[in-house]
Amino acid sequence: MNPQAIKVACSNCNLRELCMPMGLSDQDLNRLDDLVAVRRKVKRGDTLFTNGEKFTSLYAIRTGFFKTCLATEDGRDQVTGFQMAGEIIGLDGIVNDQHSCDAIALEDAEVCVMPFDRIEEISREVTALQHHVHKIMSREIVREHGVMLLLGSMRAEERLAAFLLNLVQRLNARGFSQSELVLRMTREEIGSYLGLKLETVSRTFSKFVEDGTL
Amino acid sequence: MNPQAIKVACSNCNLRELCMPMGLSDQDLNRLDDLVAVRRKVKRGDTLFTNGEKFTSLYAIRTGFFKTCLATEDGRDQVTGFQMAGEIIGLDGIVNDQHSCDAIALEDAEVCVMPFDRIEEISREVTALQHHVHKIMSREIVREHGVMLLLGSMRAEERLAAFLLNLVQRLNARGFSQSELVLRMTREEIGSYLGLKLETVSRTFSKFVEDGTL
DNA sequence: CCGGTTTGTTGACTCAGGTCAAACCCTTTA
DNA sequence: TAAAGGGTTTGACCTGAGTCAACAAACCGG
Repeated sequence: MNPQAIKVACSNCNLRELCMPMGLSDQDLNRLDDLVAVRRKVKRGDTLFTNGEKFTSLYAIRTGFFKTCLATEDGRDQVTGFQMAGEIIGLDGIVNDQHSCDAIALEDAEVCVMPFDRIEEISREVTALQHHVHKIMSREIVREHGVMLLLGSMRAEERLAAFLLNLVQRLNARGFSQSELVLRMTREEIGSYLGLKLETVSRTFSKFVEDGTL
Repeated sequence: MNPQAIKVACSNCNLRELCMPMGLSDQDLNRLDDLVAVRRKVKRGDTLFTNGEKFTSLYAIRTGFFKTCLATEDGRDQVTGFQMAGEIIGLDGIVNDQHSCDAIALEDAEVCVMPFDRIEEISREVTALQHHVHKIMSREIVREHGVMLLLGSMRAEERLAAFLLNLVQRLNARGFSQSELVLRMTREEIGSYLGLKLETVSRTFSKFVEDGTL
C-alpha cells in the first residue's frame, strides 16, 4: 500500500480526452492539474481498494486492466465490471463513504489518485468538471442498465457476443487492433460477469470458433 | 403532457428527509426551494419520460409508483427498477442529454420537476446539495450492483425473496405497514426485473405460500 | 528443465426454469 | 347482467445451462 508519489499533470496526459472534460481554457486546465494527488502502481492480482475500505478518492486508470467484484458472506462472487485505461473507478464508495466492492488489477497497472473532496471543490468552480463528473456517473448507471438487460434476458451466446463486442469497441477507441483481442480475464471471471459458469463460457467460445464467428 | 403548474416549496414537504440533504441553514433551504420548477401529475400507465426523449430534469417522486424499463428493437423488455415516493428518477439521461429508458407510472403519481441545469447551478453554491447529488447517483450505482448479483448468481426463490425483502424495507422506511404488502406491479413486470418468466414468479409465490413463508 | 498448480476444454448426465396450454378470477364497459 | 379482456394460477413437457469429472495445456518457481 505504498503510493509512489509521482506528481504529474493531466494537461499533457495522452489519456486526457478519455477521462477529462474537453475544450477547457488554459486557466481551467491548470486547476484540473490539482486533481491528481499522486499516481499509484498496482501489481497484477493486488487490490486497488476493497469492500468496506474507507472511500477517499476516485481513480483514473492510466495503464492496466481491472475487475470490480462483489463478494457476499455466503460465498457468492459477482464481477460487476471490467475497467481499462481512461476509465474511472471507485464511484461505488461515494454513498456511504466506504467502498462496497473490490477492485482487483488483472495486470500490472497504474492509476491516478483523485481525492474526492478535491474533485468536489474544483467542480464547484469549473463547471465543465462538474458536468463531467455527473456524466461519468450517469454513464456508469446506463452501462449497468445494459448489463441488467444482458443478465435478465439474453441467452449464453448472446451474452458472450455482447460482452466481446463491447470489449473490442472499447479497446478500439483506445487504438488497439480490431482483429486481435487478448483477454485479460479468465473464463471464470467472464462467467461471473455474464451470469454463466466457466464451462458454459468455454463451450460457447468453442461454438463461436467452429461456427467461424470468431 | 400538460405540466400542471403548482409552484411549491421543498422546505415544508414531508418527504424532505428522503430526497433532500439534511441539516441545512435557513438560507440554504431557501435556495433549495428554487430547485423544483413545477409539479407534474402522471396518470397510471402514462410515461414520465421515454427513451430518446430530451433530458432536461430529474424528478423527485411525491406520490405514486414507477417502473423504469429498457426496450430493445428486437422486442426484449427489461425492467431496470421500481421507484416509490421520495426517490429520484431520470439519472440515466445525464450522459447523452437524452433519456435511455422509459419511466412508466404504475399508479397515479405526482412528481417534482427539478431542471438539471438548476440543480447544477445551485449545487455549485450549496455544498450539501452537491454532496447529495453525488450520493444519490452513487447509491443508484450500488443498487444496480446488487441487482447484478441477484441476476447473475441467485436462483428463482432467492431472487423473489430478495426483491420482496427490499420492497418491504423501502415501504417500511416510508411508514407503511410491515405485515401487509400491496404489489403495484404485475407478475410479468416482477419477472422482467428479476430475469424470470411470469409463470416462474407465480409458481414461486405459490411455493412461498404453501411453505408458510409468506 | 522439471514438477506442480492454475486455467481451459470436452463429455455425460441432471434439473431449474422456460414453453405451451387450459382454466380461472377480477375489473371494466356496454 | 353479461361479455370482454387483462392478469394469475397450475399442469405437462422440454431444453439450455449447471454439475461432475477427466484430461490437456499453459504458467511458474526452484
